[in-house]
Amino acid sequence: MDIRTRLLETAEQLFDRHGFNATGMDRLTEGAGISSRTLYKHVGSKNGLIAAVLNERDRRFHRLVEEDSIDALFGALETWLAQEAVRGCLFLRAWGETGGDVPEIAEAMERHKQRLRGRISDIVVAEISQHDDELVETIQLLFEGATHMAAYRGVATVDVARRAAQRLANAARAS
Amino acid sequence: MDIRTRLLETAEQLFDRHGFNATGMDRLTEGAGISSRTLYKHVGSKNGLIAAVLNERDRRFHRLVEEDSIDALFGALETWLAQEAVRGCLFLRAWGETGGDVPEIAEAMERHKQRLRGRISDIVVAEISQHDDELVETIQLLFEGATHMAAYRGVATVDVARRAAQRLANAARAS
DNA sequence: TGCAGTGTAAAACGATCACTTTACCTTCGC
DNA sequence: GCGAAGGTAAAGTGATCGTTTTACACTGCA
Repeated sequence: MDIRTRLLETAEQLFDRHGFNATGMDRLTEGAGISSRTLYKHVGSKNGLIAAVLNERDRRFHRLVEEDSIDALFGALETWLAQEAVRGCLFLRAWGETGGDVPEIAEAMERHKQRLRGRISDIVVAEISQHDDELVETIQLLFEGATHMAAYRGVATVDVARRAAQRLANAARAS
Repeated sequence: MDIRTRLLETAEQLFDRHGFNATGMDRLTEGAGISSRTLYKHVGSKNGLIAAVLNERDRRFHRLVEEDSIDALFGALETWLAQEAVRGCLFLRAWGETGGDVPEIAEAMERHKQRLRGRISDIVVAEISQHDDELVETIQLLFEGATHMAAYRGVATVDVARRAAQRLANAARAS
């Protein structure tokens, strides 16, 4: 496997499990099986590594939600949560730990949330054949809520969010 | 003002603004205007301080939601977000930064979420005159979602969450 | 009068942080 | 067969971390 890929995958797991600040460079290099010199050649700095992890995660997430349906959206979240022991949104966590003061991290977070909203907007049009900003925002609320509630209540909460989204979409379709 | 109160208020602001790990003891003692010896006399350790901050915040939050109505719940969240520049749920943030490995912090988080759920459960009974676990969970999803979306989209998102909760409660009442 | 309690300032603790440096080894295209 | 590219291990950089210690000042109660 490619060194960079291995590094990003290891880092993502460690960051999620222990937090960003609490994960030292030693643990990262040891986990990825590379020297610290190589790590710095590839990502420049720890913040660079965090940003790279987030951007790769964003790409992976959107590859997971390709179909334009509410079911696909929450199905993706379920898969997402099952294969990674997420403790809330990793983008918001990185942003919070750095106080919003690291541009590359703040931008990665912002970009991810924008893309998420775009996706949901497409889904709403596909589901009810018209634009409805309130419905988009509500589904995003449910999605964001499920992401964080799953951290302390388990994946089952995603189903509740999905059903609520579908009920609201049905109501919007009827009107 | 009481030393302990001043310490907890300062710490809460600094933790929220910069994150827990990134806020050193120097900044805390300087911010509260006390010596490090006094700080350790009062809270024992940094983790003790974090736990104390969370528990005090929990008490303050529940004092804010005394009325049993959906409107009061989201109204409280709005007040909450307006007077503190929150970057997501401070309980989940503390829990995430410490990897869930610090018992006193994990317990503070768990207790807060349990109490929140209890409150919402009471609200549902007051609003639709019967128990409805699915509705409770959905309202919690909207609440949790609003807490985190407000971090990057502003307080306005709370209104959307409130309206969705009310619509779902109305539907549950009718059935 | 004296002493316990509570506070201060400031230095020191060892550990750990992100990051750099030095010196050496392998691999591969020309 | 040579040089550049890209890797390793390991020591060292200065700064900062959470925490403890030393030495001293003020207050209020017995």
